Amino acid sequence: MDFNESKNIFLQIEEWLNNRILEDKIHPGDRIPSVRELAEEMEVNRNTVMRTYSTMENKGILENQRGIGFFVALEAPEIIKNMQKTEFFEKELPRLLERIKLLRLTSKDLIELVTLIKNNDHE
Amino acid sequence: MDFNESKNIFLQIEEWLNNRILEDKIHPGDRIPSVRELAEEMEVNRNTVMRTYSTMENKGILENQRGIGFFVALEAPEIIKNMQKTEFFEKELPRLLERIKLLRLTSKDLIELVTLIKNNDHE
DNA sequence: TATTGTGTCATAATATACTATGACACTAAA
DNA sequence: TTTAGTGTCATAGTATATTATGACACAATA
Repeated sequence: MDFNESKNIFLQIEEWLNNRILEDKIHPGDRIPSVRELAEEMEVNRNTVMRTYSTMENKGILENQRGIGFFVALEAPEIIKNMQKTEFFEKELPRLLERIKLLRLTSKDLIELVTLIKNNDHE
Repeated sequence: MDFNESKNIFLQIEEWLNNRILEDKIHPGDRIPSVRELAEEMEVNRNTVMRTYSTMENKGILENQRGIGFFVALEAPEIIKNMQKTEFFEKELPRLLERIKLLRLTSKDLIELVTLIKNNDHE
């Protein structure tokens, strides 16, 4: 995994995990890689992964069974969606609108966006 | 100015300055606050502001006259726009589309948003 | 000329994320 | 019981952003 400079690694790992859950590549109830496993795989320290898992546990996304490992909580997808929806509407979208204004983006640029949203309606 | 944790301060200042230039609140040819001034105003160290100004000078957005101060380059708005358009279409927009897909955002969500905003209008 | 305000550079100190490592408690399975 | 795999905690070290200061060169102005 290549990390973004200028943003905390443990947060990037959390984002990566959240996405994998939303993408249904990891399912509620699944056991996720152990702290040591993921640390080695990502070439990162144990403590960094531990920090990610801990914060996600505090949010209710992960559950822990001592001596066994971390598991994806049943409510994880719902929690993540709610968190990200709030983040999206309160911060990202306003920022996006401002950006569009400043960059003078045309409607042609946004056709793809509108199309995608309407496609979601039919699912 | 309240800074985002988890992102370098000198980059946040650059973003703030770029926006002010695009918003036409600072104009090409204008002199911008001195390193010491802005540092005090933002409750930040001189060196941090200096780092922002230097990187922006390297990008051609600012020009410097030793002993006098920093000035907004004539081509600044164009440079910033090009930079941000590239950033927008290559990174932010794809990320946005992915987010919309993962969150399954529908027109219904947009209606809720509009409703919320309109309610805010009456407060 | 003297003063004040510029940027610039250098140095040391501080805060924090991240690393490196060891030790320990718990659990499952041989 | 023993072993190997879990999480957990503590400690020290490293890297880097940021702070805190001082000193200096340059420019404008009284």
